Amino acid sequence: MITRREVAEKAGVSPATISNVMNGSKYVSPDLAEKVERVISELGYVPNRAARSLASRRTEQVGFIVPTLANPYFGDVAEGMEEVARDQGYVVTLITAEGEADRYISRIIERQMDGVFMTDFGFNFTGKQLEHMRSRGVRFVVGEGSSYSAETYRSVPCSRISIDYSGAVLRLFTLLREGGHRRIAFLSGNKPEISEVRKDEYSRRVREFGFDDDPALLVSGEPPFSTLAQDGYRDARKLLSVRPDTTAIFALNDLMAIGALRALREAGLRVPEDVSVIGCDNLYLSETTWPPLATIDTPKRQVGRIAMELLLEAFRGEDFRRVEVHPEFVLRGSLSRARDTLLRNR
Amino acid sequence: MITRREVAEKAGVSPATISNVMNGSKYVSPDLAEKVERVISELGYVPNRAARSLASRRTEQVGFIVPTLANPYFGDVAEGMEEVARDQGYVVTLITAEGEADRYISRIIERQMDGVFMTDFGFNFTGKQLEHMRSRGVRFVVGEGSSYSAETYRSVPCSRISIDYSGAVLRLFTLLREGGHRRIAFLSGNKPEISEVRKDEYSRRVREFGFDDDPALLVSGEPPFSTLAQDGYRDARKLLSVRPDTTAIFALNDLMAIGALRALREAGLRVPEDVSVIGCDNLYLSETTWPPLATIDTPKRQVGRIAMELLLEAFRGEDFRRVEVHPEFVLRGSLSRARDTLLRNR
DNA sequence: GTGAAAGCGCTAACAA
DNA sequence: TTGTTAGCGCTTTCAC
Repeated sequence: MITRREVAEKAGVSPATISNVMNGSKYVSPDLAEKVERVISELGYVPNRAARSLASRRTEQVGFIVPTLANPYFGDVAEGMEEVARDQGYVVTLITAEGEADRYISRIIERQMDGVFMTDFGFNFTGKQLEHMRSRGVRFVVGEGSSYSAETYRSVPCSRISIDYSGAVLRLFTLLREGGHRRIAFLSGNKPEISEVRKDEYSRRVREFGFDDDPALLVSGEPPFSTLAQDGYRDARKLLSVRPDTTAIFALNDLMAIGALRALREAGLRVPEDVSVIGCDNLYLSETTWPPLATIDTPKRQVGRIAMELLLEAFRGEDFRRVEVHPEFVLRGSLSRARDTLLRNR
Repeated sequence: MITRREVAEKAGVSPATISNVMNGSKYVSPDLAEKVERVISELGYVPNRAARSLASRRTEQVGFIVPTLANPYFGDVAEGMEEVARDQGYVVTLITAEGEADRYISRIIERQMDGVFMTDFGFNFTGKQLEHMRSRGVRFVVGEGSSYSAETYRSVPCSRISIDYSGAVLRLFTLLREGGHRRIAFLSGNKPEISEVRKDEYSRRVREFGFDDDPALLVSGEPPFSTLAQDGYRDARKLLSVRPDTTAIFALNDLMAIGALRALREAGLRVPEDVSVIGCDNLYLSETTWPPLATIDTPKRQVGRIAMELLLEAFRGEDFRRVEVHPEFVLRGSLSRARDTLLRNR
């Protein structure tokens, strides 16, 4: 293994100069710098990160805590993070939130991750756990949107990125009303007691628009509360068994909506003639279903990029802040007038 | 930050004993061990990985090189790796193969990753680059399947995991023949010159079964050669413009097949009555399309698990080896007799 | 069975 | 402007 010292010897300078050239931490005269650069590439010298981390107390490694990568949503977010991270020499390490929280918290601390981004899905740390990480120098960015993330925010200072669905949901409900819909169901996928922005927006607009507010229309998930296609399938069936007169189904996300499409098809119902279906996230898959899925265009890569930028800011010692993004509603063929054959294609 | 030394002082032993207890590297008397354990948990001591890595020359970090996470395929594989990795204290770091290969190779070396798993999609390193990594102690496992991976294997010793599609494709072709199909297209998504197992299996069986071997039926992708739904959509349209008489489309993967479904629908063709469609990978999404997609059940999580296990073996100094998995064909509604209205549901 | 001590390769404060 | 040096916290011989 080639070390800084060998480079220094060959270039006839001191090891410190090599560091200074590589990190730009101090001024080095152009000719020396050039000579050093040359020797570095001749020898193919690559600094050892473990040594650097040990000395500098920074690992330039961040964690991304996700419930699952089976939802391409998180893949897109991860890619957004990676995009920003790699330009700054950071790497993104995946942490799948499975098993004991203490287990992966230990890994975060052990690895001295500089920070973590946690979206607001399906995991909750105790204030003590968060404080444990924070005291070890881990910075947080949280995807704000559920009571989990609200809890997190109360426990420890962090930057937040939140997605404001109100405009998109308002647009959706306006279209639903114009289309003559009055009974709109929501598939939440989660525990009933969890407050979550998309569900809350739904409930709020149902009341505001005077739609049917039968609690049976707000369908919760089942343990272990994942929010994938099979969950949407299961919950749509559940819904149809209690309220077969539902005219529109709004799902927590596109995958659940895709599952609902299947359940409706199997029940012999046509979409959108009999029931309209609306998803959320605008996965590229939502364009390829039949009918194409009306949805909300969550800017996934952008969320990842912003999260990484907020982390970088925190590392530079800047103040925590809160960023809000405003996704738009995307009208496609799965949404039309209630009990009507008008089909708006895409 | 709590260090080993503080634990040692409080427990009244030497720092070395702490290490011995934690790593089980040497025998420590039960009572001492117990005392040490107690102090460790009292203090919430977590060892510093950077220091450990520096001293031991192992980071217990592996990289997973992927073209994109937009295909849930890779998410599933990554989860499989993670599942095995976390039990052994390893972490999996994502490396998206975008931009200059030298850039992410540097990151792999810099971070002293113990090993990397590279699937065989869409990236190719030079022998020199591979040797560079190998000489720095990076171990490889490659997903064997394309000329890229064959090249890799020639250049450097590594373990290989390969997916043998021959049985599944034979089954598919047998069904196609029984169904009266004679003109089967393949959407490869890749450069025409790349040899890739699934494409090769297709070509081989086309000849073997005496089907139409018009080269126009073997549709290549377009730069930058991704293999997502939009690529399947584009290439299916391309196909329909030159060979509208195709009776079955076999796509490189499920996402491309889903894109093809859309192109067919837009062209006014019914699936499977007019054209049958077959994917590959058995993403859970393939069950939720309409009609449900016939596909090949690639064991994604298992591939990830095996890859991680092969890496762990290599770290223990065991010999490299080659593992083969044999996915099965999954018959669903998108495949039926040629020009026939018989629809096998699922 | 337990401990002392010499690194691992780098950063950063200080000296020259 | 460049070099010297003292750690960073751990692993790992090698003595005791």
